[in-house]
Amino acid sequence: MNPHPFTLRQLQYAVAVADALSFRRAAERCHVSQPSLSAQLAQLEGVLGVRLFERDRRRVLPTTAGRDLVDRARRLLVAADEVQAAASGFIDPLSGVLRLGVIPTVSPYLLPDVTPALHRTFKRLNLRWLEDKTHALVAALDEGRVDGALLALEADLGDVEHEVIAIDRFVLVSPPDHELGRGQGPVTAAELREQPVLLLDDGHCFRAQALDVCTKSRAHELEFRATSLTTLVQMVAGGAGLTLLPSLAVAAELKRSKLKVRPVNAPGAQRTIALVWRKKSPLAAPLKQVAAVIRDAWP
Amino acid sequence: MNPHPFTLRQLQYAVAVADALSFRRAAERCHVSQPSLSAQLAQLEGVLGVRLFERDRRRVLPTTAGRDLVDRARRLLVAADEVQAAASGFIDPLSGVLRLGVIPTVSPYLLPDVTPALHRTFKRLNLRWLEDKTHALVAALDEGRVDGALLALEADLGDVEHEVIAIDRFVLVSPPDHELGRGQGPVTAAELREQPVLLLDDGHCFRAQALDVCTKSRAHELEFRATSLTTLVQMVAGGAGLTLLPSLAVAAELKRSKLKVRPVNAPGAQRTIALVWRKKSPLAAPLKQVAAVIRDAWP
DNA sequence: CGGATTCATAGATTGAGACTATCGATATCA
DNA sequence: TGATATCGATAGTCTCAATCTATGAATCCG
Repeated sequence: MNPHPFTLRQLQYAVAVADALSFRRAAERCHVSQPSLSAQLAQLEGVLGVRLFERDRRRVLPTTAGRDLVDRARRLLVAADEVQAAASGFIDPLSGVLRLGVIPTVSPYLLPDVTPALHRTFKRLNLRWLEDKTHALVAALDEGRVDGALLALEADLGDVEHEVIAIDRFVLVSPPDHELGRGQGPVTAAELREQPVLLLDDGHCFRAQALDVCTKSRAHELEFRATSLTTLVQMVAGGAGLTLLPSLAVAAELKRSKLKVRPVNAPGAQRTIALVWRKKSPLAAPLKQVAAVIRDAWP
Repeated sequence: MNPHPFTLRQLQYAVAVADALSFRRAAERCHVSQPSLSAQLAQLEGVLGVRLFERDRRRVLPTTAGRDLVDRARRLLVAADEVQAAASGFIDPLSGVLRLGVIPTVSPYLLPDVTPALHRTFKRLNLRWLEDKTHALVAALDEGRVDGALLALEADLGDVEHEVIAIDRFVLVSPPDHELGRGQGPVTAAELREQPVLLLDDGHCFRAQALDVCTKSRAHELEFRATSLTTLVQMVAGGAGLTLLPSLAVAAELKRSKLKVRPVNAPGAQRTIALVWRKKSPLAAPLKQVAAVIRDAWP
């Protein structure tokens, strides 16, 4: 049982330098003077016996060893934060700050209802939402920048636990005079064949899912790619083609619109919205309670 | 980027107290005075806002929060050690201390050959062997007390990576005048039926495997349980019954003995000896090299 | 060239963590 | 019952490690 040769603080400094690629800026971010940070890093390199950063006068570059160490250090610091969080969890799991990620195709339609509901239920809970695409949220989750995230389970999420919120079926949006707009009941895969469909930009998990429906139904994706569901709907209203929407978005996007909406009955035409968190996160229990409230607030 | 509220050292102290269940003994093991350790622990409890240990005058007991924290702290400290090890790995993976576990039914038959071979190949490698039963070695591996272990893959090993060393088939040992001793070629499951067999003590993975062979072949386990393969063989020589041995042990155990040995041709009558290590261990690469040397030295 | 910016070095300051000595409470045993 | 040993907590002191400011040496840019 010997004392540890390095400190958590030294690891924080190393991570900060790797992020900032500059000793001075890293020192600022850590709220210490640049010489203090230099000294600690030198000491860390000393006890490890490896040079972690190549300091050219012009720039700072992590060595192979440095990259590896910073990677490990990140995970270590997340684990250390979790020790802290776990302890707080024993005091009161549902007070303090809870940082949650949410994808753009859910956020604007769900949060207006969910946020007040959560606030009513957990008075002392201070929620911070981060809106981004799935892959960015998964990274943020892994690095401990958020405690959980509202995502579609159909995307690639890595090693997480989850609690399902709702199944969100897809609908077809078409101009009222379009042949598919005039039909009754759910749209079938056969009806979609050869139809021109507008989709979201790359990186949205809803794009991937909608594209999958199109491929399986032999529908055609049009060239144009929208950055939001609102844009998609406006394009359809302008007669540019058809589009798919998650049911969640229908109420907000099609209020006072004359566009026709029909559920889609084709393979893969739905998504499973869930609250996910890191495996073994100490916040699992409170997050499940949060998930229950979100589920109740689902439109 | 705020500085961490606690230190690795404080976590070490907490783990030491949980292990020793005494402040004084924990302090000894950490090579500090008891008041220093008390102070650090009090501070840790302070920043976490939770009492970690109930100090009755008669004994020290971890609270629920304490148990949870110590658990996390253990994993954290293993990860911290691995940062250190990873750094060493960048200097010279095959120098310095390598701590390996090995099970008792392998150790005495393999190490006499393997140790010199490893020493010849990796001159600067300082090997430390820990002999224990599988479950103890798995725990030691998980807690970072050993870097790897020589085990039978048939046992329950948890989340590890491995490199196979050899398949070790089982043989039947019988007195020369026994009916099975007079047979030729491999012993079949049918021949074993109703035969009296001597096995090892509980906890040996070889006991579990040999028992499995007996069950499937309808052989009978005798009451007596030996603590070593040597004892088993002596019992057979004394006419107490038959026994199974791994091939590995045959040369050493049956030198100058008149007992009869026949390979066993029955389901499950073999074990896969492998070198295993923690998933993502930084020592994976050097351990593979070590495994290769052990494989070459296998009799 | 002159000024700005980079990381490293030097020397002073302070505070965290270590030590020894001791207290108060409890368990053990004569 | 009283003596003694043992436990963790407390008090007071000391020391060194981590910080700071000031400055140096090397590079980049106008």
